[in-house]
Amino acid sequence: MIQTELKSSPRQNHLINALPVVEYEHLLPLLELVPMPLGEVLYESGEKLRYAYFPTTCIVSLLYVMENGASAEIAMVGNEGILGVALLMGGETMPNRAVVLSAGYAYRLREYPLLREFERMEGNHGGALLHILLRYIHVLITQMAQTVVCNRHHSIDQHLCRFLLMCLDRLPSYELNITQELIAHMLGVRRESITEAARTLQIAGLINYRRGHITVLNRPGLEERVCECYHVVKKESDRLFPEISQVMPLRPRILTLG
Amino acid sequence: MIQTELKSSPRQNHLINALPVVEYEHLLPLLELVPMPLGEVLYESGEKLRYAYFPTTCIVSLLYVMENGASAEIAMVGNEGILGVALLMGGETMPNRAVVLSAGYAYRLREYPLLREFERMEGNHGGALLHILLRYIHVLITQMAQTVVCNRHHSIDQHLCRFLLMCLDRLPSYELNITQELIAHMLGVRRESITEAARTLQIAGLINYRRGHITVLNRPGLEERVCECYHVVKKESDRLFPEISQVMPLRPRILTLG
DNA sequence: TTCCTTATGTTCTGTAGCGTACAGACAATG
DNA sequence: CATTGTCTGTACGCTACAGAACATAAGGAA
Repeated sequence: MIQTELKSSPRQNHLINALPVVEYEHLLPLLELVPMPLGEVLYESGEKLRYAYFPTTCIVSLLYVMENGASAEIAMVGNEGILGVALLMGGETMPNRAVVLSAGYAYRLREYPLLREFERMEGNHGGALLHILLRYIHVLITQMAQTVVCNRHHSIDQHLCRFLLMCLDRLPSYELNITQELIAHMLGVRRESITEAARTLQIAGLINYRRGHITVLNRPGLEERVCECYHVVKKESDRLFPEISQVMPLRPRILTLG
Repeated sequence: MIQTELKSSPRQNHLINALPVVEYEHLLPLLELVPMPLGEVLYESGEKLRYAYFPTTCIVSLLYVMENGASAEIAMVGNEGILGVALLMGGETMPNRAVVLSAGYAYRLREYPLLREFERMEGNHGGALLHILLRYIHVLITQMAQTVVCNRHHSIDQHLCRFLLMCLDRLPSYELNITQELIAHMLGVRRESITEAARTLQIAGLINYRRGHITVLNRPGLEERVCECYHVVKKESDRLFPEISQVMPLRPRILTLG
């Protein structure tokens, strides 16, 4: 069954896939496959991290929730990254929430084995994982930086385009299972604004949607309409992980995932 | 002369100050004191980093400048941090600009010796610098995350309060030498909006200003008015660098710098 | 099928902040 | 002093988006 194949390899995560064989094999027995249902909260703000997660087919949002309940997405992490960089940095907790935005799977790693891996590396046994994670942190910082800019200067329409493209980059199909309500929550805007923006995109023939389901019909069209923020992050990501940028040609147009 | 004293020790930078004596003494001969005049551009977007900077008495802004010239501040770095974390992460360049926001001094370190320091550490000679920098990256990420939130949800008034408080945290006095125009550029808003916000604060008796010069009269007042974003970052910073949070009682009320 | 929940659509009003234009005020400089 | 450039103040129409209240429709459950 294709689904089983899809969820069964840690190498679907680009960071893990970038590991040399020796380090990969050392890490493998420590990884545990876990399902990631929509809406699951991996870390609560201020909560001590117990696992790091390497998403394979899911997408996770880092979200700040304000005292009054309003929220904003800080960053989006899928199979290109890792959740729990605070473990590497020694922070233990972060003042934001990690919540599953698109259901799927991830491999998780207990805090303790992860830290032991770093110790091993500092002892000069390679250090590939450390360096890969540092490069990923660079990409993450870039993503956050552009989110700052985007939140300041760009319209909701552009923001939505960026959001959709970022989801596409992390999924194996052109279909997203997500409500406008949830998107609004992520972008920190009203649901009505998303409704309107989505309708604009649908009229332009770029997407098609119905009740919690969005199909992207014309990705190049989205890329034309999106603000520079998306491209800056994409470019930086491709620059730092060149081997990955060729991995996802994404030919199949329709292939629903779970 | 007090000025000379003030600018003369690398330990004025909190990260350097947190180093154990052995590592500090090893780093010392590699550090070069440089003046940081207002407006100086340390790194241009996409430009290869040649130095890392440890500010002592200056403040530097990480700024993204859009294609159309509009801009937004990504993060602010002063004596609590370091510029050039991309060197550690292996990114070499960043898609944003680093520009001096408040004149002063910094110690700089060539790219090459810095990387050699890291190699030394991975060879298990301590690693204090590496771990300190990782903790700082955590704080930096937190700062950026809150800037995302602030840009999305908070008013220009609150944003200005946050900006002023962040400057105060990095300076030895309650006086800032900065024009409204420059603040507007940093926050990514119109100059007129800053004029109005500043006037509001002045009427409330919190600040006093004249042509490129702002005096904070009532810091607690600003702290009451600022959004939670400021406090979240401050708290996280104090948590990760507890020794530092007691360093700056900042008793002297008026003590102009440069 | 019918019902009921959940998702989306519509509309109205209020307002923060933008763009633009220009006026006044301070400070350096010749 | 007078001039000039740099800051700061004021004003006004305009737009994007918030807040709120309610209408409709899709689709799963009974």
